[in-house]
Amino acid sequence: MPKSRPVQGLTATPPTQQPAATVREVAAAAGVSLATVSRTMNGGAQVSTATAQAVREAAAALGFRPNLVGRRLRAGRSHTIGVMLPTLQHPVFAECLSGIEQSAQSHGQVVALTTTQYDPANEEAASERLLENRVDGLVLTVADWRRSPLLDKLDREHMPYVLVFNQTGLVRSGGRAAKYGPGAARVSVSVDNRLAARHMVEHLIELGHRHIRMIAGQFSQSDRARLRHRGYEDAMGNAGLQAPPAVQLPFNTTEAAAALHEVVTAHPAPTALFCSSDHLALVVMHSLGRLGRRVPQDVSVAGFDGVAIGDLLTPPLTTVVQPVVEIGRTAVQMLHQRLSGQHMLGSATLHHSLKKGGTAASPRGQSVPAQCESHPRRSD
Amino acid sequence: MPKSRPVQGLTATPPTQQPAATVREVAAAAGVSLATVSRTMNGGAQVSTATAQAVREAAAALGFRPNLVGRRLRAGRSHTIGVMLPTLQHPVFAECLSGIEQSAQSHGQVVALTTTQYDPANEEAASERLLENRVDGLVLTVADWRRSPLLDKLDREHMPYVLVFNQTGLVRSGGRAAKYGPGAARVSVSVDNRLAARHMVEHLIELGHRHIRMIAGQFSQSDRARLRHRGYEDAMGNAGLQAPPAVQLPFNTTEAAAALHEVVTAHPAPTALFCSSDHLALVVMHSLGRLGRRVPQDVSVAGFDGVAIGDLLTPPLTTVVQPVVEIGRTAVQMLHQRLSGQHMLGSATLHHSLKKGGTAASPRGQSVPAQCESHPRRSD
DNA sequence: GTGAAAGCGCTAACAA
DNA sequence: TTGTTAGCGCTTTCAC
Repeated sequence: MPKSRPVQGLTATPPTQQPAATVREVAAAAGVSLATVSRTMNGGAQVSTATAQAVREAAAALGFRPNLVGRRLRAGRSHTIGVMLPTLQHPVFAECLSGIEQSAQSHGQVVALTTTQYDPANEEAASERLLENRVDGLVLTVADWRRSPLLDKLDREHMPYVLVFNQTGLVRSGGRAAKYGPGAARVSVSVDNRLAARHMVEHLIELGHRHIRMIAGQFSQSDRARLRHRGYEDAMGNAGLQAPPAVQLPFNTTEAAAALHEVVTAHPAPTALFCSSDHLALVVMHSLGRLGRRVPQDVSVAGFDGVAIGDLLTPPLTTVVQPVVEIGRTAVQMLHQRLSGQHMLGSATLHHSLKKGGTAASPRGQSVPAQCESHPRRSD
Repeated sequence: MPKSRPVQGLTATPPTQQPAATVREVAAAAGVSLATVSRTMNGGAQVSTATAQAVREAAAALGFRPNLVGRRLRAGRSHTIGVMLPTLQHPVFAECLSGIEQSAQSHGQVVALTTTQYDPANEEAASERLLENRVDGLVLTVADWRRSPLLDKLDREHMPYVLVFNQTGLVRSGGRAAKYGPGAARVSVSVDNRLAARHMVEHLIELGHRHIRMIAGQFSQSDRARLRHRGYEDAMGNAGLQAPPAVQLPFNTTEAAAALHEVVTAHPAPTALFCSSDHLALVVMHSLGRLGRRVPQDVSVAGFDGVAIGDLLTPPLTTVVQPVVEIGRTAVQMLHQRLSGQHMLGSATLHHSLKKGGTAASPRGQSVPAQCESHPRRSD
C-alpha cells in the first residue's frame, strides 16, 4: 500500500526520520473528524460499523501508530511501570525482572528500568528519573525498607509502589501498629525469610550438624540478611545450640579464602556453613576447594535463593528456593490492583521450599544423608 | 516549607494522588512567566541570575518535578531507549542489559524493556509497544538478522537501532555489497563469533584432542550458533580433522543425558565437547556426571560466553569470554552517536578472550594441561 | 452517531 | 532579559 500523505510544510526534512501518521491524517484520509478516529481506536464505543471500518482502513493504509506520549499527556496515565533494582548482574534480580516484565506485558504495560548498583545514594536519582517519566507505579527493592528516605517520599506523594524481596511487616511503636505514610502500610512481596532460614538450619541440624556458622555477604546490613540471621538463631536456639554472629565475608576472593580459612580451622570447627545467598555459597565452595576442603565430605554448605544455576552444579546446591519469577509477577499484579482503585490486601508472603541437594550431608561419622527434594512444613 | 498552591477547580479529588506542581504554578509562585521557568530549568541560557534564583526557590518549595511526558510531546524526543531481548533468565542477556542500563543512565536516558521469550512471533508486538512509546532508538537482539521482518520495518521507518550479539556483516548479492533499508547497513555490536570459536577449538586441539564434537542448544538456528560452528569447522579443517555436524541437545534433562550418552559412547568417542554456550556446558557436565564421566579426566568440556558464574565452579569453566557488559555499553554509545546526527562507524567487533579453566585438559595419556588465562592472538 | 473545541505540560518562535 | 502565544498528539466534554 503506497501511502499518500498530506504535505507537511515542505521543510527540507532530512530523510532520517519520517514523521509518523497522526490521528489528524487518519481522520482526513477517512473523511471523518479526529474524535471519531480516537473513538474508533479506543473503546470503539459510539461509532457506526461503517465509519469504524473506514477509519481502520485509513489507519492501516497510513501505517498509523498511536502516539502514547500524546495519549499519556492527556490521560495522565502512562501505562508504564517503573522498576528499580539494586543490580541485574545477580540472577535473583534478573529473574525477578523477567517475571515483572512478563506480567507487565500481559497487562499491556511497558517497563521502565533503573538500577542503583546497590548504592542507596543512587536511589534518589534513579527513582526521580522514573517519576519524571510519570510512571503509573513502582516495583522496587530498597536497601532497608524501615529507614528509606525514598519510601518516605513515595508515601508522601501517594505514589503507588510494591517492594520485592524487602519483607515488610507492621512496626509496633508504643504498642500500636505503626503505619507508614498517610494511611498506607508499606506493601511487599517476599518469602518469609526468617522462617525459610530456620527451615534450612533445622535441616542441617537434622543431618546431625551441631556447629553451624552463618556466612553473610557484603550486604549483611540488608533487612533480608538480618531476618535470615534471625531464622538461623531461631533454629539453633530451639535445638539448644550456640548461634555465633554471622561471618562477614570480604569482597575480594583471596581475602574471602583467608577469612574462611580462619572459620573452618577454629575450635570447635563448624561442620556446616549456611550462606545468606546462593552466590555466596558458590564463593564459599570455591574458597573451600582452594583450602583443600571437600563439600560435603569435610563441610556442608547451604545457600539461599534457588537460582537456576544451582541445579546444574555437581553436586547440586542445597538451598532455600524463593519463587523469584513469581515474586516479580505477583508484585505487578498487586500494583495493578492498586492502580485500578481496589483495596490492597497488604503484603504477600510467597512459599519457599527447601532443595535438598548434594552439598549438605551428615557430618563425618554420621548417617542419613537426604537426597530428595521436599517442601517445608509451614508450621508456626 | 509549607506549599500554598493555587486551587485547582475544587473537584473532590481523591486523596490518592496529589497532582504534581507544573511550570505554571512555579511561574505564578515566582512571579514570572512560564517561559522563564522553562528557560531556567533547561539551558538556563538567557535568564538573569536573580530571577533564576527566584524560580529555583519556587520550584524547590513546590517540589516541582518536570513532566517529561509534556516535554517529550513538545520536543519529539523521549530520552528513552527501547531494549528488546530474547530473555532475562539467561545471564548473558541480563548482564548485557546491565551494561545498557548503566550507559543509558549516564546519558540521562531511561530504558524501556521488552522480552520476546525467544519467540520471533513476539518480536513484532514487543517492538511495536516500544515504538508506540516513541523511544528514541532501539537496542535489540533478533533471532536472525538476515531475515527479520522487524529489522526490515525499522529500516523502512528509519528508526535507529543497534543489534547486540547478532553479528552483522555486509551481504554480497550479485557481487555488490548489499545494504539494508534505504542507505543504512545493519549495525551491531558483538564479538567475532567465528574466530572466537576457532580459537577455543584450536586450544582443545593443542591440548591433544583429535575427536571434538560441538554441542548446540535449542537455538542452534541462531545466526551466532551458525558462526560458532563455522569457527569449529575452521579449526578442525586447518588441523586436518573431521568436523561432524553439531549435536542438537534436547531441552529435557533426561533426554539430554540420553543423547549425550550416545555421543560419548560412539566410536571413535569424542575426548572433548565444545558447547555453544556456558549454560549448555553446565547442562552437559551435569549429564556427564550422571553418566559417570568425569570432567576433565574422561572428557573435556568448553563453553562460550564467560558468564560470571563459570569462575566459581570447581574446576572453573574453560570458556570463551565475551565482554558482555561492554557490549551493552557500546551499543548505547553507538546509538547515542547515531541520534546526535553523527555518522555511524559501522558494526563494532569487541575482543573476546579465552579463559583456560579446569574443565578442558589433555586427553588420557597425554600431557601439558594449561591452567592460566591468556588472550588470544587476533591473527586473521 | 459525529464534530468542534479545549487542554494535558511543556518548549520555542517571535515580540517587546 | 522577559512575556505572549502557538502547538506537539491525543482524549473528552459538550453540542448538534
